[in-house]
Amino acid sequence: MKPVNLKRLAEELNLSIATVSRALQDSYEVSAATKERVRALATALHYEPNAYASSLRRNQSKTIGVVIPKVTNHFFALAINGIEEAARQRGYHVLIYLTHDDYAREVAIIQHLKGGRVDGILMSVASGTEDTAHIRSLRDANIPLVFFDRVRSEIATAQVTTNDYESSYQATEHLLAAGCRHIAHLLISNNLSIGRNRLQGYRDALHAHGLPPDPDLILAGTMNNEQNVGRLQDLMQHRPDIDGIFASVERLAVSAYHVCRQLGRRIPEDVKVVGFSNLESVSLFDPPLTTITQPAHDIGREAARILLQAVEKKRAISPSQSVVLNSELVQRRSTATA
Amino acid sequence: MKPVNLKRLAEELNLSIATVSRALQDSYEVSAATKERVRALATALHYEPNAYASSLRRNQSKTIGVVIPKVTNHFFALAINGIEEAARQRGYHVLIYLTHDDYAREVAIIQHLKGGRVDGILMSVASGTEDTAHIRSLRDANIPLVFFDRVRSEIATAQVTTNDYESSYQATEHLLAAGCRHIAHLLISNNLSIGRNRLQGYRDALHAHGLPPDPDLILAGTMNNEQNVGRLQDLMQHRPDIDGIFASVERLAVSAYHVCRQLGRRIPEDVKVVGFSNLESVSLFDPPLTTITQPAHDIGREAARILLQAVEKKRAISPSQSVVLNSELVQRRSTATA
DNA sequence: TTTATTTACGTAAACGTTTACACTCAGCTG
DNA sequence: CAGCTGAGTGTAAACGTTTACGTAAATAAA
Repeated sequence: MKPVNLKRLAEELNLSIATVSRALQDSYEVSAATKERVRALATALHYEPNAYASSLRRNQSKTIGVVIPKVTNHFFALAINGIEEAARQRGYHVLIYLTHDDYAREVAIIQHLKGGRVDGILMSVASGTEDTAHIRSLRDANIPLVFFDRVRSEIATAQVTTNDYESSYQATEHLLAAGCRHIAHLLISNNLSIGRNRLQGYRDALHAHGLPPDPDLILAGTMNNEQNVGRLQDLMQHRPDIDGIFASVERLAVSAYHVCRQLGRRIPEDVKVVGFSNLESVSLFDPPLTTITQPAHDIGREAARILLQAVEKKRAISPSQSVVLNSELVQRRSTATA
Repeated sequence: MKPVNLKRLAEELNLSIATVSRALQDSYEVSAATKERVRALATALHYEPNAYASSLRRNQSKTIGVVIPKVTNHFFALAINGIEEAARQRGYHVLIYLTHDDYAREVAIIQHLKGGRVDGILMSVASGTEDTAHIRSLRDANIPLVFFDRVRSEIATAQVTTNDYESSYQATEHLLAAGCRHIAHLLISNNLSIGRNRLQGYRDALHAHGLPPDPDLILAGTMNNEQNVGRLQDLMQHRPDIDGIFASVERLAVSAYHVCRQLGRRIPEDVKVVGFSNLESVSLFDPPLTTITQPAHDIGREAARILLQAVEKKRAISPSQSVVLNSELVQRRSTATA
């Protein structure tokens, strides 16, 4: 079967390729009658333009790349939803790349994307990333970038984040108000700004209420989940005075539940727990988990919106376009007072 | 700044574009010395080949498309993980498209993909899809396709599924053994083969144990979750004799929990619940949910493996390459006997 | 009428690769 | 020494679009 491309259409209609191309783009240079003829045949033959030829010629791919640590984190799944929604509305495609929080993978992915495969990149940085030269190099390649959630502020571009500091402050105060005095903080990673912001909110809230900081109560998570559980177990056993846990990321909140169960610590009677999470089913937990819930869908949509605007207007992205959205503290039984 | 492409490299090295291209592909026609010179400059200038030019010329994009209903379903998130893993290993890229279970969107996406943007497609059919002409048309466009999980057997291609019938039969028997006699079945959709298979496993298990089928106990879910909850509420109120619920999809299991709570029906004392689910945190539910857990990651990896093999060997995919993986029934307290 | 403008279309170059084919020059063979 | 071989490189066409430019005919302005 002969391929159906512009040449084929042109031959069958006795027109030039140029006219057919213009007709399909609804160019004013083509008469209405010709446009009609072309469109009729195009749909009849199920013509679909070759995306690669078009991309090559126009030097734009109508595709954005999304680089995230993992897709099994519900936050990122929701964010992708928002991204895909915004992208589809403008006729853009979405390429997904997973770093698995691994620095080397992130570098390889970014390098690859510099081949012009995408018009822009949305990125949430891997927790294993320390050096950011690979990200900076995107600027030379002229590929616009917008960070979301896990950002690196030393890169001058827009970022879409949540009010991590404030919500951590608020969550910590919530634990304090519930009577907690020895609150452990489970940190996602030292490399990530969201981790640092959340830690700072926790610290400042303690300080504001006259509680001294206790470095032993701060546990930095790793990529290895079993290791996290083990360390948390050690901590809880050595420090029976712990009466509150603030997990700065969903996975660690779940680990906290498991550890409390194993050690026979009752939630919320013995220990109150609050954690960042986007899982809808936390309300079914035993007991329902008090969460800080980020507007994940909106974050994705907003980040995509900023990126696509820049891509289409061919305008550079400045840090001033950054957006901060508010998370919500949802109180459930895991922090209830007797 | 001048673009760094083959032409640029060729000029700086006083070679022809052809030689540079061949050198970078490690062609035997190029002397070792030249290869070395070319490679050195390429890395020095951070040369990255233009993916679109290459795709256009070779007529292959090193990209596969993944078309799924949603990414917020944990099953699909895990499957994407498996797909991305298999794809990356072979140097392929992954485009994600979400149908949101909407037929029209699915048609538009498939039509778009026929433009040659992808070398192959992995697909889980939308529950809203009845007619499959758009899927069949992929064959004419010569784009290989592999189904996973939500398949349409009338399309002659490979499919990766789980033993839905057997695990449903087993889950139903598990409820029967726990003493249930009036088991409701929450169905995902009448359009999907997985729904039908799961329903059939439920029916046959009942029949094998001498229980008559009761159509009133079969509730077909819709895309509207609130509606599902409402209907389930009605059902549970009209039929206080219901002592078991078998949810054929995660979302409906969660809804069942909510409804039982609202109506004050205790799990597992009054009603026992089992559901398909890939959520790891079901063990934290109140009570922990007995699940049929699908090997989602393996499903994705296997489907991608079959597809990529066909793409690389330029070989058609036959239904005989289909794979059936086994799900696992994980017993937890939601089906415990007193 | 001549000249300018507009309308509708065609010609051909370009995007960056890949690759069939041609070519040159050593080093051989007979 | 003519003819051949093969290693290494170059020339140019091709992939399917888009688009700057050219052009012919029709219309409007002079």
